[in-house]
Amino acid sequence: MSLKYALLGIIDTRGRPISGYDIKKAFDSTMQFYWNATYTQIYSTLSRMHEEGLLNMEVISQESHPNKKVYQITSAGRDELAEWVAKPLELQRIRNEMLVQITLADRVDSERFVRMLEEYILKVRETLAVLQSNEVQSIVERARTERERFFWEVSLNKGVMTYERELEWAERVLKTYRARFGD
Amino acid sequence: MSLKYALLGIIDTRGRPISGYDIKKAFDSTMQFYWNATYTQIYSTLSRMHEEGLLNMEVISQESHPNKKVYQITSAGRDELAEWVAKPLELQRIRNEMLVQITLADRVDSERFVRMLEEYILKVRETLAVLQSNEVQSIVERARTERERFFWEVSLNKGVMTYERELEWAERVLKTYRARFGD
DNA sequence: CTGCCCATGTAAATGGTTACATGATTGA
DNA sequence: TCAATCATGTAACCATTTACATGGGCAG
Repeated sequence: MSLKYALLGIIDTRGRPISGYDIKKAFDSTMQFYWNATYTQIYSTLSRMHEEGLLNMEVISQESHPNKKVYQITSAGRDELAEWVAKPLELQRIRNEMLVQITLADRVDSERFVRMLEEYILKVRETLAVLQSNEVQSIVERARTERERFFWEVSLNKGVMTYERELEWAERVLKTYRARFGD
Repeated sequence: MSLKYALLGIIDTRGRPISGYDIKKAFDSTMQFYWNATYTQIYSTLSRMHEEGLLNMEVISQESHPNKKVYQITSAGRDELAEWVAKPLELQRIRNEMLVQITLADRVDSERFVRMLEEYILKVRETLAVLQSNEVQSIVERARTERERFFWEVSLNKGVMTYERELEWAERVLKTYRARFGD
């Protein structure tokens, strides 16, 4: 479960106490292109990590809003994070539903297949637009050292790259399909 | 759950009755680069699909080996498969543990980080070698129509491409890291 | 006055992994 | 004689998604 470590990483990087709600937002704006999580998952993982002693928790009473719980990393948490980060990098096991569909696509008629691909291409383009926006790119500016900045840049760019390749690939498949099986 | 449809696809493509054990092998040799499943998952999914009426099942008694259950697709199964295959292609949600590690890699010392990347590069190379082997590439030869062959080729090549890009990327990161943060 | 933001959670279901069990056959 | 192959499964666990619940504040 690397959600645990992603959360530890965000909390540690922040430094100041942070609520689950704000962690989710930080999560979505930094790691959304290679990891994602729902509130349900984040809240329950945070309580478990608190029980395990990886996080300190404090309840902040608020009047015009619900109370909130803010978390900070403990030294045990920092140790566990450091240990995890230094583990060997494993190949991601792949799980691509779309490729299963394409493998079996002989069961779909031509017109429909072409439309499926076209719509897919639009979706990839939309995602790419978000990724290439200044807002996302400016995350990297908040790095505190040149080295940290390097790591952030590399991860973000990998996300962008992945979608760029996806787009090229889908466009090429569409073109080839049309050339070979008419339109 | 697209394991269900991957299995239906394999059983339907085969035509003849096939056991869970053999499905696993077919699975590993055709879709392993974009989907995977354990025996546990395959056996339990097959019984459920049988209950749902998507598969016919027959027990084959054998002497010198354990009995086996062989499955064939029903027309209800074929209908459900055709319906699923024609669904819109969705963007894969990404889940890349390695990128989480790299984002937080400022907590790792240089020597260790370089070694992690080097080992990662070796793993990617090994996987690529398997993918580019003749054995894998020859799967495509078993397609029965030109169009089916096109779909199989496209999916397989996407797998190969993904790992080729991964390799290039990792090598580039390593080179850049060395240039900027010494060795 | 509608809908989104703040903030946290429970419950249930689904999906997926890991460990364990069985036991004959076959090839190196 | 050792390991691999054949063949299927149960049990327990971990991870993830979806649906539901609460209720004030604030902007258009």
